[in-house]
Amino acid sequence: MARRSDHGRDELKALILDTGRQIMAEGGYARFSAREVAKRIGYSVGTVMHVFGNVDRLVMEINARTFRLWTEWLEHRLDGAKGRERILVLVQGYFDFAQIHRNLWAAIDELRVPEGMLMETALASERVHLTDVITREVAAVLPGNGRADASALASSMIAAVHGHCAFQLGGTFTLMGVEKPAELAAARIMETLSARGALTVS
Amino acid sequence: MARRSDHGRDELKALILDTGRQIMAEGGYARFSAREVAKRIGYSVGTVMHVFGNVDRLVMEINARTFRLWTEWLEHRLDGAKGRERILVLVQGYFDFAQIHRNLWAAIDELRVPEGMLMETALASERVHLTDVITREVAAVLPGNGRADASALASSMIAAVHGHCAFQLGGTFTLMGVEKPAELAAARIMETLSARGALTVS
DNA sequence: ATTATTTATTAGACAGTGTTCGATTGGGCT
DNA sequence: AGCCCAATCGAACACTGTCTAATAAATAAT
Repeated sequence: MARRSDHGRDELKALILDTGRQIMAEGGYARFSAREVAKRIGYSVGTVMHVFGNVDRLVMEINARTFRLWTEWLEHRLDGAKGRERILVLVQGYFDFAQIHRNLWAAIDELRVPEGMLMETALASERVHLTDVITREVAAVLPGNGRADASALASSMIAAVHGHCAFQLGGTFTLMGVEKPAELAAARIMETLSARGALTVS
Repeated sequence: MARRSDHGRDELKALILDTGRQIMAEGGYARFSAREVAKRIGYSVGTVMHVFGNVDRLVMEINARTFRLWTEWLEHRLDGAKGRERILVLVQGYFDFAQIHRNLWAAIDELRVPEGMLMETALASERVHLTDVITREVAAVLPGNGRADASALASSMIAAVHGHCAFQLGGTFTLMGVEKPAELAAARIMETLSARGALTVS
């Protein structure tokens, strides 16, 4: 039985989050459970529920962390890249991150927020932040007259790349006999940019 | 207690499938369970397990049916459409079907087949059949010299549209402030085809 | 210093889930 | 009529998330 003085409230919350993240990374959504988290940290399930309200909110916070890590990871990869290369880094980065952090990435996909429950803005903002980074890069390569809808365009491109990645990691592409998903995704993105006169060799 | 003479084996299998499909359509993956199926048809859980082996295989068969319905639905929609219109019908059809059969569509996405378990070819073939229809349409609009990789290209385009649809129904696009997902998806597809010299006004 | 109050934590219950298995029970065959 | 195989059941098992009453502990008040 854990004593109340073992961890402060914030400390305990961080401990649950760290442990939950680890369990998710190890075994994915299928093997994740609030009870497993409780067991590992030496507290009871009730305490975990008391801190996070319900298990979905815990997963949401784990996912928010994944988005933050993802964003930082992409920014780091962008270092030194220029022009067309930056776009390719983003596309390949999407795939690489998903492959490296397979289970954490899948957890984002697999969490279905129930009807009535709305996602806290603090958690949603991490996802939006990642989107903003990509929008910034898309806007940067677009010719001046095409930057107005850079946001919608970036969202659309993210969706396209996401589709490729989901099909790859979910086995759908294997079923279809597709060999190099990242290259296909990159080709689609380049077509979209070319259509707007971006990155064309002048 | 159901008598053995109530339904033949194939008849019983069909009954379970129909009922399962209905439960899935009504309440989605979240409210679906083998026990609920058993309750509704008046058999015990054991019988359902006996017929399908495990619950994942039951869901797989439900999904296979959804793919068949989806394919027929698309083929019917294609009737009378010509050229460029046929491609737009396919893109819009993807979205419309997902929206009309929200829960059935989501069930395809939400089923995660466990590592060791491979999908029976009979079930996978329904998905492949849908892919084939789209490949056929893509190949038809491509200029002769570009039809070699029509299959990979079609798969890539399906992935792109799927990404848009998943973001739409999963709420991600709402978070991003995206308004008209189907139009964005259609625009991406048209860019890809235009890049290959397809459907351009000559 | 002792009491009272608030709050964290727990254990246990509840209603679910998928899966397994021994015990029945029914229908077809000899 | 008896036999045998397969279908069906019901109960058990190990899980799940969620809730609640009781308990323990830290803090506040006297």
